[in-house]
Amino acid sequence: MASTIKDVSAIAGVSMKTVSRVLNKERYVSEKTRLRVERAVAELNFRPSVAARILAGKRSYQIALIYDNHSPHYIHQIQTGVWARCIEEGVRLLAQPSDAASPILAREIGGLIDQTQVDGVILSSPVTDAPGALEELEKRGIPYVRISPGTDYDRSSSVSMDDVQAADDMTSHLIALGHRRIGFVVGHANHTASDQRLFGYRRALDKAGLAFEPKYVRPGAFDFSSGEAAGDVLLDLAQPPTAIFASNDDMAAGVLTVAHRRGMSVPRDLSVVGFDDTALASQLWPPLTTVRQPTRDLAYAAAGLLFDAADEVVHRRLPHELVLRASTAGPRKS
Amino acid sequence: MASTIKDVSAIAGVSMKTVSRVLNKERYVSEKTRLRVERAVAELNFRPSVAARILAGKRSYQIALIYDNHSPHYIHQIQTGVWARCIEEGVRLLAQPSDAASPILAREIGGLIDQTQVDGVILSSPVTDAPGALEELEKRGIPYVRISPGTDYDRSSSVSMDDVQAADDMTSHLIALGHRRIGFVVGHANHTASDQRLFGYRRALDKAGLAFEPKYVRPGAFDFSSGEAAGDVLLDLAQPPTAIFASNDDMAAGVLTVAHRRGMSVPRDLSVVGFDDTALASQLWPPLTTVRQPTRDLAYAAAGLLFDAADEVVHRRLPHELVLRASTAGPRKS
DNA sequence: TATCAATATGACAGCGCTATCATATGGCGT
DNA sequence: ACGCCATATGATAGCGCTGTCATATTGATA
Repeated sequence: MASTIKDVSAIAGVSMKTVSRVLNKERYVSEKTRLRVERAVAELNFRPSVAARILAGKRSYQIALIYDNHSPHYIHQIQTGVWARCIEEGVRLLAQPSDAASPILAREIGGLIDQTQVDGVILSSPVTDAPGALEELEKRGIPYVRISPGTDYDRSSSVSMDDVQAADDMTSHLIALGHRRIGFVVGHANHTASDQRLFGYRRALDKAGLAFEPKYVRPGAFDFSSGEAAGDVLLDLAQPPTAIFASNDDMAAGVLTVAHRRGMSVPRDLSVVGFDDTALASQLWPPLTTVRQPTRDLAYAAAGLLFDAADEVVHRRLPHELVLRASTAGPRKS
Repeated sequence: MASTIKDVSAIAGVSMKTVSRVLNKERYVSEKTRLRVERAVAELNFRPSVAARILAGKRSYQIALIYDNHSPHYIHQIQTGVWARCIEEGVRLLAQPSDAASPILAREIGGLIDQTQVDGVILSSPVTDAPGALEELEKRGIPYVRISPGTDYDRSSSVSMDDVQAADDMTSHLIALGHRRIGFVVGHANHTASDQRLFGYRRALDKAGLAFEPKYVRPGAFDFSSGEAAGDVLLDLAQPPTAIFASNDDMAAGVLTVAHRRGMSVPRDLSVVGFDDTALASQLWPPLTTVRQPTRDLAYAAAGLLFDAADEVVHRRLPHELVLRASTAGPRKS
């Protein structure tokens, strides 16, 4: 059924090696032969066998994307971005869910590499910060790029956004609206972004000369129900916050639900903001003011770094954006 | 770095072929040798090269999942389900986004197969109903299983839920609550499930002796904004519906937003229901009454069919479930 | 014209496995 | 004792490519 290089070389009237040269865009092929070969390839609708290429050559034309994230939206955007860049490069993508906290993560990654011989790996947060994983990749000399790493910044190329500045911007925006008691729901403890967003929140308070009140900060885990729990605690305070900043949209949705359940009107009685600008943010009522995290673009850029600058360590930082919607307003005069 | 069968055979003191036999669980290997080989494999942490296996053998230990769906939640569940089954089988999964309406879909699938030699393919709706794709797979003799196919039911094995019955159940539930004017938002025209859900709605009306009113049915596209548009039209009617059934949760979210925007209270002034029970459904306010579609289980079962019953055509139908939440109530007395 | 590097092409081995076929061993019936 | 089949193992070829090295064929330079 499927044709081989041999078939192509027969039709084009050249050696197999020359066909191989054309396929790999190597130098030293004359224009004339290249055209002949390309015509033969098109005629047979020939596709080289990835397996044979891996076995014979050094490249596999495959990269792996390793992720462990419980937000389907986030994963989807990451996949889409990396995918788009891979298509351009003619490289296949192996998507690999995993568990960043698993003790066998390194072994799994090792197995993946042994089995598939991927040319490179893209790590998305929080796998970016699993020491075992990084060691395994380095031991094998596999190039890798990290998306939003939290630790060992200079250990590999990476793409990221400025979480600290984004949280600072959002907090400053709330302060500018007149809020003085601002609640904060922290993200999952595994993710370094959680710390950074918390730090940005504190920095903004500090710049504005507002005191940091630990009671206004609640832990969360990036999921809806932890947002609900945190919202309940914050709104039960004697002096409840007039605005709540959740470290992602899912948790903000939880806060919103708690407010509705208590018969509060958002944003009249309470302003709520999120982080990420997932699809969820605009599908809630009221639509959520949030930080647009350029997830898809980060993923696209990460794949680009992997292909372009295999050797040197490069960091690319992409801009974020405040998305102002209807969930925020000034505090009620009281 | 990575070890080979040769290394294993040297340690175990047997031939390469015997090691291969153990790896492939072939017959005619004595217990004793099998243990020796397994110990050597463990010692070297040996993983056979997928590439070499593909090249030499008939199997590739890889399957592909082809999808084209704009709901990240749905994709995520499909991926997770198929993935889980693949892990059990020790098979690698290639996830392949695609465009069901693209004229080059068949060529893309052909290319994928030529390049990667996948052992089988899982098609998720609506790629399930792309004639070119099915022909390509059959031409190449690649086994495939479809998830929720809409056409050519007996053409391949498949897993599905009963969309007609589910929509009937939900509509009957609304009627039982006392609703007589029930709006319906149809799904994307590409998906056969859209027709089936509409038919279930009509069948329930019919059984209850209620007339089918075309003006209460609006087209949609499975996304939030088409839900908003449909909701606006329905609520602008002189005799607006007292309940709206959207063919998926995203569109129900759109209807909910329109209702909020008009200052209506859900479910007091309007009941709203969705379909799928994605995470979104429980994160909205009020939480959405919906049909739980067992997406993850469908995907898991689909992979199972691919591995188990490669030859015969088997259909597996999984049960759905009405999830009653706070977005429904009886109509207001008027 | 001779010389050399840059360009262009091909012959052939071998990547790490599995398929095929050959061979060896043991137990059972006659 | 002999054949015969089920069981158990190995030797060898080759899957479809690419790497290496050898071999033209140019054009520029001395």
